[in-house]
Amino acid sequence: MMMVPARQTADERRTAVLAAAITEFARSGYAGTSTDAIARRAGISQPYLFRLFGTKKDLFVATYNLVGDRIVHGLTAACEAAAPGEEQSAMGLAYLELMQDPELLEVQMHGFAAATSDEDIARACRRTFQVLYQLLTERTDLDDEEVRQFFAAGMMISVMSAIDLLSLPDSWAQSLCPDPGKFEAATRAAEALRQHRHAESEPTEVPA
Amino acid sequence: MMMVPARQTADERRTAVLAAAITEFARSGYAGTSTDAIARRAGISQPYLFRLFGTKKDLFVATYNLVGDRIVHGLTAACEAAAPGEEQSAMGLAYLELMQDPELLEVQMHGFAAATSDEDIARACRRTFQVLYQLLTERTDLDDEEVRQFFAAGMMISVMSAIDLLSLPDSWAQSLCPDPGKFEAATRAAEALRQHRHAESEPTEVPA
DNA sequence: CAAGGTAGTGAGTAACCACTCACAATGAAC
DNA sequence: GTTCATTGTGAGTGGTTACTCACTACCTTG
Repeated sequence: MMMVPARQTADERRTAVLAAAITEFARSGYAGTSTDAIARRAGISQPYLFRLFGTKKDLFVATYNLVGDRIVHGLTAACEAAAPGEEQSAMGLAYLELMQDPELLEVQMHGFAAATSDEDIARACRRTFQVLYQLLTERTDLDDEEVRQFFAAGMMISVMSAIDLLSLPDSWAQSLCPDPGKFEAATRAAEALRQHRHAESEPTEVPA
Repeated sequence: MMMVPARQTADERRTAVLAAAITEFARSGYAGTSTDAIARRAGISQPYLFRLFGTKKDLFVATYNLVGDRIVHGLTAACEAAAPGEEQSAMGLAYLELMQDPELLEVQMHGFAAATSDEDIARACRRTFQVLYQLLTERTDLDDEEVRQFFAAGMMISVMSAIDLLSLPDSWAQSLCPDPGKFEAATRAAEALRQHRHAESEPTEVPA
């Protein structure tokens, strides 16, 4: 009597693959990640992955868009829950909350990097930027300069997380990190990041 | 009588290889660039490239550090040439000047991305950050918040350049770009970037 | 001109990559 | 219980990659 893994619908598999893809792409980027690694983590064969997503690039764009949508959704929800006039700080906090999962930041960053050599990926990145811009300008009364600073701060946090500056004890690194009080969440994110990096986390084996 | 290419010293070759590496790594990133492409662009054989640099990673780190040093040097020079009290704006302008060469930004960005999967590369990125931080705090009287904003603006310009937002005509993209007057240089940089991307520039062939 | 170090390469190698094809297992409908 | 669409895979394929080794061409020094 062989234990046979349950069949799932293609859509269920697709979301499982996307979850695996976020992890793998976050770690190694677009060019540096093999479709085989993603398929293994998702628990399916590599040919099936190609049947579900067509191309490595298509899969990457889908992954990137999913991440972008998650960020947009998080900010939107925070905005709607906020008291009038508090939208901006609510969204800032929501962004920090989202950063508890460093994979989101890393996928975004790898999207930016891959955009220099692939116009399709660049388009996807621009789309997310545009949606975020609309969200910010329609829901808050930030002026252009403030919107720019919001984005700039986001980029900077992403980069600092990527190069592991947030958890560096050196004083210069500390003073580059935004207000310790306000960004205490950021350092928690950094801690999560370090664990997740040193964990050498293998895809969870399904017992045979 | 065969025309034989002139012999050069290993150091001359190394600088030629680094120039080629900047171009190739800027275009395709760390994992996405083949050592073969760099060797061809530099006009040497691929085995010799490995003799000169040992490892692809060593070559990338050397390339990244060269880019970082160029940025640091440009800012330092601008700072020393500036009238007292004008150091900050001089350095801002110098940064914009440096951005006329979009390859510098792109290599930096690819370094950040590669840092998520390689601690050696992350270390190199941190080093550049530290040197820039020292430069800013020792030569200007910017407070922490202003230093942060300087860095954040730099990151944002890098990302916007990578995803080709600077030259997008849409109004939302325009208003994300910093002050048109002050950053006219940035749009020039964007123009250069687009040309350099669509140029499909091949390595310059040496006639046989 | 002999010796020895330095510059430089042709021809691999083993691993890995994105992607394909032919085919099997499964479950629902009739 | 046969049909049929859907889920799923084993076994490749052709191409690329980082890196190596054995070797040659050249220059300088005595």
